[in-house]
Amino acid sequence: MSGRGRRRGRGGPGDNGWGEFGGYMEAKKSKLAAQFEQEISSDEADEAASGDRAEHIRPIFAGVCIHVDGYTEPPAHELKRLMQKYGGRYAHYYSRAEVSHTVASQLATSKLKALQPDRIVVTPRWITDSLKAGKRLNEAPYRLRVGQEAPNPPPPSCSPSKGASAAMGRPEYIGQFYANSRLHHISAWAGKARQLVADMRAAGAARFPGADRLRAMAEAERSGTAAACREQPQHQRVVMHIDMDCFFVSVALLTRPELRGKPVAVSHASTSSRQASGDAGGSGDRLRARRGADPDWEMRQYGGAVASEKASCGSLHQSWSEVASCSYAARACGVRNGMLLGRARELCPELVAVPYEFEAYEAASSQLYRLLGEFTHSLQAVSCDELFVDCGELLRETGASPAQLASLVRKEVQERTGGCTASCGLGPNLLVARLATKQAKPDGQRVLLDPAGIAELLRDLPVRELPGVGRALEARLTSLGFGTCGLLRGAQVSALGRELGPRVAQTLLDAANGRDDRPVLAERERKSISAEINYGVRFQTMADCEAFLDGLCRELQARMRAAKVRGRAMHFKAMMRRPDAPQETAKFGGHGVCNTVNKSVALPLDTDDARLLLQECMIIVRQLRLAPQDMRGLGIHMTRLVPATTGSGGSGSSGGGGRSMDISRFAKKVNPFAASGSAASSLSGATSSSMSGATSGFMSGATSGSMSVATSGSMSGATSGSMSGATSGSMPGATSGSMSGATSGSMSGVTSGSMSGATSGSMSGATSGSMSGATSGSMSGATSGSMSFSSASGTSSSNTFGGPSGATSGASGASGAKLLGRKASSNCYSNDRNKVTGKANFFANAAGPSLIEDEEGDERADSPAV
DNA sequence: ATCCTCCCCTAC
DNA sequence: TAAGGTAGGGGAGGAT
Ligand SMILES: Nc1ccn([C@H]2C[C@H](O)[C@@H](COP(=O)(O)OP(=O)(O)OP(=O)(O)O)O2)c(=O)n1
Ligand SMILES: [Mg+2]
Ligand SMILES: [Mg+2]
Ligand SMILES: [Mg+2]
Repeated sequence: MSGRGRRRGRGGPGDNGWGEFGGYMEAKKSKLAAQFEQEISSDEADEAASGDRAEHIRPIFAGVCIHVDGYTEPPAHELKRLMQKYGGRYAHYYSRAEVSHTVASQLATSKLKALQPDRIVVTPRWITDSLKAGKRLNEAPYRLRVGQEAPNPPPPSCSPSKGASAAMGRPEYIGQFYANSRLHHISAWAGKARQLVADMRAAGAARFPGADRLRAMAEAERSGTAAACREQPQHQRVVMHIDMDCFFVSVALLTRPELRGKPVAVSHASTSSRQASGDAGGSGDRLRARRGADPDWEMRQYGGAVASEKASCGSLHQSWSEVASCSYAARACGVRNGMLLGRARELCPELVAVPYEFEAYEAASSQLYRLLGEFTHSLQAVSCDELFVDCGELLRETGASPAQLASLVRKEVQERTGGCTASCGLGPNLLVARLATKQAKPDGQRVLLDPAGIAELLRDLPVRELPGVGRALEARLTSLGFGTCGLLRGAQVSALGRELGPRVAQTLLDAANGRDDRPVLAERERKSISAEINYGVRFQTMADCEAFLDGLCRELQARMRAAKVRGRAMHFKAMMRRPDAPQETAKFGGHGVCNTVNKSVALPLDTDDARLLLQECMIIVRQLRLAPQDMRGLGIHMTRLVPATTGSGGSGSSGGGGRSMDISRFAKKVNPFAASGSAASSLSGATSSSMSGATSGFMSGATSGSMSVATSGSMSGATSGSMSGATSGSMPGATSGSMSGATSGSMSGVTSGSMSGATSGSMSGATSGSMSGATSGSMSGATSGSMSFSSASGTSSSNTFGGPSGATSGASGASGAKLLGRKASSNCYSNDRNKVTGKANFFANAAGPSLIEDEEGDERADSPAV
């Protein structure tokens, strides 16, 4: 019937829908899973036979695979039935790869301990309560832990409220946060979409069934309408853009048809909002301000513009939860994606809030991409709900018109997703296609290929509608008198370039004229990878902070390994409570009003090692004297990526011949890594006089030794030793030692030592020592020592919130901590861009910053300069 | 000129 | 209560 059965049949139950294209997933499936598929299929057959409509059964356990351990109530076979009925899987035998949840009433301590700490062990009530609640509940209150009897969690109606800070200390917080973060999910799904496109292209296709259907459609309609066969110009580019209509809401409506046409919003606050919206007086809905929080003040910091236009917006914000997506009926009231739910309710009192269904969005997204992959592989993933299709060739080959393609694709998207609509725009380039989609929404299509039509659309189009023009650029353009594309067309590139920079000016002018020559780019190399959490961060102690950073580093390590990349530069970011901001934030768990602190470190070697990253982070935290109690958010970014070709093992296996040469300034000078093209992570013998590319090198007793690119190198007793590019190097007892580019270097007892470019260097007992470029250096007992800091790393901080910065001045530059000996400035995380002075600058941004709500976008704003 | 680092801005 | 992530383009200003 509807696409639903088909959908499940394709992806396979429990499959999140993104399984690698081609044979990989198939091959990987265990017999148990295969058996499960059979069982599900027969279940489906049963349902179909009995006329049981599957629509009202929500797959709330999608992605879950349970293994039942020991006796339970309800018994295992009943749990198995429930899992299968609600989208989950059941494994007869425990397997780490297959099983996501172990279900047990009690478990021997020894057995619990044997399981990895990240394994989820829950009581059967997690399943039964989730079914009662109609959604998958958080496992936390149902978890079985060492030394704990079967817990007795509260009924699902009264949610187990743990304060954010209570949840924070626990190691599972990071996973829990990500599991509930919509922004994390949409980023991750965009990545999966890109990967799927790459996989499809790699696998190739014998034929394109979608193209066949399109051809059939074109022929059928051609025979009906005599000479309607219009040839596409032979070499004209046609780009189609597809975007799901209010994506999250559309998915929500699949199981809530009664809400169609109504103002609906997806948000986290939805569960409790039901009782709140039933409260006609609204007073019960009022969020009780927690002790010390100052919503009005905070709202003023965020929303200069909004606050001035709406006198009391802070206190009226009853819910600070964000609206991820809202229906078009809600948009008619002025509600927008990214808006706070409280404000949305002001604009639209009848607004119905519904909860997230992440698994379902992912499944729908996967269907969208797989469907388009049946037409062509010239796809550019934009996001989980949006992509470009290079379709000139497809149209020529099938003889179909652009409108026919759009109609067919939209119809099939709706079928495959079980009823979600998409809109399509077609144009001669990415820009016009995208603008056309916007025009067509919702549930429509627009073909915009003729120059006259394009010109007409652009004439009065506000510049803000252009992709790439957000709040800040709009403000600048408007103040220059270029509020619309039509006006912008009259601008001179040179003049505009002086205001906005040459590239922006040119792109803008092109856009205003409907020109855009970017190709549909199906694959591109990743340039950075990161993990960041700015929610729920509350530390009591440095140990809390370190544990959290440890978790983030591990997360990042996992992401790097999954993406098969390693990084050669690390960027640390901390959001610090602004000194004038109250401890308690208006938004529960939010970061509140903050200054951000950034520090980057050029690593001497590429790495994907969490331990190393953590070490760097902690050095930074201590060096900058960041108080854990004031931290509201932390992030780690890696750049200067290199492919992790040799894969495997130790941090710092040399990245093959392709390593780029620009390491740190120091390392470049002293150690031309690029010259050592050896990809081997081999370990040369102790007597070898030169060792390069070693993952872990050890050299002792060498008369003249040199070691480069070692991840962990140690050289002892060398008469003349040199080590460069070591991640962690130690060189004791060398007569004359030199070490450069070490992430963490130590050199002791050397007669004449020099160390440069070390992130963390220590040198003790040197007769004559010199250390330069060390991020954190210590030298003790040197007879003659010199230590200087330079700009191998930079630090800066800026304010989280601020109005659009006009001409942001800012001589950030080479802000290395500079000192002889030790830096001991107090740090107040201000916007001081000139750290060299070490001067405190408390309220660098005392002038009212602003953060205004965004139409389509988010409501974050960024820092102005002082 | 061109590169590099440190940001800001934008989009979903 | 609530889950404010993530990646890329590009400008400013300094180094080369
Ligand atoms: N600030 C935002 C913007 C978007 N999203 C999520 C929810 C959206 O449903 C999805 C897709 O974003 P779109 O910009 O495509 O917006 P919608 O699909 O919701 O609406 P439209 O019909 O305008 O495309 O991404 C979000 O969580 N927060
Ligand atoms: Mg959309
Ligand atoms: Mg979209
Ligand atoms: Mg825009």
